[in-house]
Amino acid sequence: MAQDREWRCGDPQQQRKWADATTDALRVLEGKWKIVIICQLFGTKEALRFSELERRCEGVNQKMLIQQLKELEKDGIVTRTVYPQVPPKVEYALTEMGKALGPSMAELIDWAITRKERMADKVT
Amino acid sequence: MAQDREWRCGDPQQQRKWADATTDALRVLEGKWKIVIICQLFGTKEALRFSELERRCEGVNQKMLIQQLKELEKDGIVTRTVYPQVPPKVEYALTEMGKALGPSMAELIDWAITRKERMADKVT
DNA sequence: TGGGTTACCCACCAAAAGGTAAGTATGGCG
DNA sequence: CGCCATACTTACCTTTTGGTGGGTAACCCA
Repeated sequence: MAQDREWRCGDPQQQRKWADATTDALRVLEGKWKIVIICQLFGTKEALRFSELERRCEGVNQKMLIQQLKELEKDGIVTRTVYPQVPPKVEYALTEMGKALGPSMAELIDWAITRKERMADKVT
Repeated sequence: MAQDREWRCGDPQQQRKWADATTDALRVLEGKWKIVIICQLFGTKEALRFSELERRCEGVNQKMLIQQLKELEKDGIVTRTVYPQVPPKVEYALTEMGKALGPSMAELIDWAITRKERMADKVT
């Protein structure tokens, strides 16, 4: 279980390994639009078309959206399905690995929200 | 509970809120050295001196380390304690909020490791 | 023939992040 | 006096990331 991980262990190798793994995980999520994209895909059972994603990610431009989707695809988070028709139709959906991000994101969200509240308290 | 979060809900407002919270959380962790620093601090019960951190974060340079520590301090993740002596001594430690990152990081690490394994399988 | 649709690509630019190498301040010590 | 150690700061440069504005291919329809 993730909860049982012994953070306080003094083994520098273990620490380094964790740091590496986490850095690695974050690298996959970094990029201005990736979290937005992933949350949009989490929010719909269905796959989303490129144009649909473009509409839902307010403020994104095509180049960026394509770039981020490509990276997510390369990193095994989303799948890209091309329907050979005119005009073109391409759908994006979360892979199993993408869906497995759920618990991590949930924890992160909890932490972020708690943090926001505490920070607000201190300012007041 | 974080686990119970309903990812599949179709509410676009909720999705946007989650995306924002997660983006926010990631913003705090982004930066080439932050995870390394945090993992090092998790790995020791004690606070760490600047020079000690510098030694433990292989490849970091002073400027970057200071920069990242400053941001972590501003974001409420670490504390900075100055001992007024010569030569100077400054110690860094995790705040409560920093320690609260534990579960998120544990989940992320689990995901990252699982992912690495699966990716390796596919390549082989 | 020429416009419409969709999912891209490309050349180019601006801003942000990361990195190097040189300082600086302080006081103890020989 | 001059060197040491520690924790920084500063000027400057390179790399990465983000963004704009134009293509382009494909086929349908009028």
